[in-house]
Amino acid sequence: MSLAHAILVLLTDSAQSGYDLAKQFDGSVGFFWQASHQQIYRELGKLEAQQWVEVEAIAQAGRPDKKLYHVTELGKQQLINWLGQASDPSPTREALLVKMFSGNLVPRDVILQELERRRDLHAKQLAFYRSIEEQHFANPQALPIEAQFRYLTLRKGIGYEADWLAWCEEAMQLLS
Amino acid sequence: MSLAHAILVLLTDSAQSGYDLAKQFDGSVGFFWQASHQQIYRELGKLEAQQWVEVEAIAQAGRPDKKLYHVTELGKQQLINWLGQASDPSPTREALLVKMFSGNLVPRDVILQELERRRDLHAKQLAFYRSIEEQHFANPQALPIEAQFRYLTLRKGIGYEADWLAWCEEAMQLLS
DNA sequence: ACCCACATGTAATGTGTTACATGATTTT
DNA sequence: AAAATCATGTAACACATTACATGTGGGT
Repeated sequence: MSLAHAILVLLTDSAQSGYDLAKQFDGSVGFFWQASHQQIYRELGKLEAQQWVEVEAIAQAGRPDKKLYHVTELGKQQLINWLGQASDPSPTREALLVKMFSGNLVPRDVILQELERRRDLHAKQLAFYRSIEEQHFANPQALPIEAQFRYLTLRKGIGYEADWLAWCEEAMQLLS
Repeated sequence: MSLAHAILVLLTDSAQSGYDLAKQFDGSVGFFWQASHQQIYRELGKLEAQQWVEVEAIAQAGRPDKKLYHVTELGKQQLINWLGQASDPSPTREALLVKMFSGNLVPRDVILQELERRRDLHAKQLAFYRSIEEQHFANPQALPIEAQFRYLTLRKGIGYEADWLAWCEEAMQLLS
């Protein structure tokens, strides 16, 4: 039930097309919620049928119409209602940890190489988040409230990557 | 494709029934891979058809036969092969962070309460992991290699919960 | 000439969740 | 007497992934 709400969140921010939404899910929002363009188009269809969003067709020369989606009043109420509900931690499915569980079945190097690869991935992502932090959120206390919320999602991303990075290093050290 | 391999990992450890597997997925392994009993039974059927596992029926008085699943040689090869493959970070879908994105649509208290609730949940889980750590992994360097791998999965759990806890506290502080 | 960005979709398959179903034994 | 644990499953539905499909305009 939550892709629907994630879309509402983004459309509340600004009316946009499925294509634009897909790009956002691929970028910033993608850290905590991923969705493919196929999922998004399907969900938009449902949202429209329920009248949580409505479409404004924008004619374009040569190309198919751009469908600009707006949140309706009903949609906004649904979103606010959802925001008030409790949300439990999301289930995790982390293949690398399953592999660690049986790590002794393969040569040590196989695991160490994989840990190194993952360490680099997380280090890179962490550096990326940190650069955003420096550029846009130099003084968190001084930010307007909406920006504080955005800042906090970024902070979670930073914590997440930093934790993975630290763990990879600890694991590599213990195993070598 | 990974529930199959997670099951193989557990069956390599010890032959067991679908019911027993479900309990493990609900407990220790459940931190990094969840699966319901229905998923497990379905997957076991597929694994048997592919001859990655085989069944030993254990007759029981009054109850239906207990089906004890063993990994076959083919299954073991498939598992080892999978262990050698790279695994990318798993996609995240964290509703609370989506909510944070639009936190300004509801009164501050709604968000603060939810953060408090989550903080308590993560603190509790962290305490649980730490107690396991103290009881079973007092001296990591001295552990045999299989136990070191298990220890590392626990360490990731600890890092994960600690990061959530710290983030909840940071968020509560910034927003109040 | 080829690839990338724009813009939207259908179809098929795979994975995950929820509800329902059965029936014995053990614990409260 | 009621509830929980043992033990296995079917069925329906919801959600996610992958492949395929179409067509324009701009850059290399």
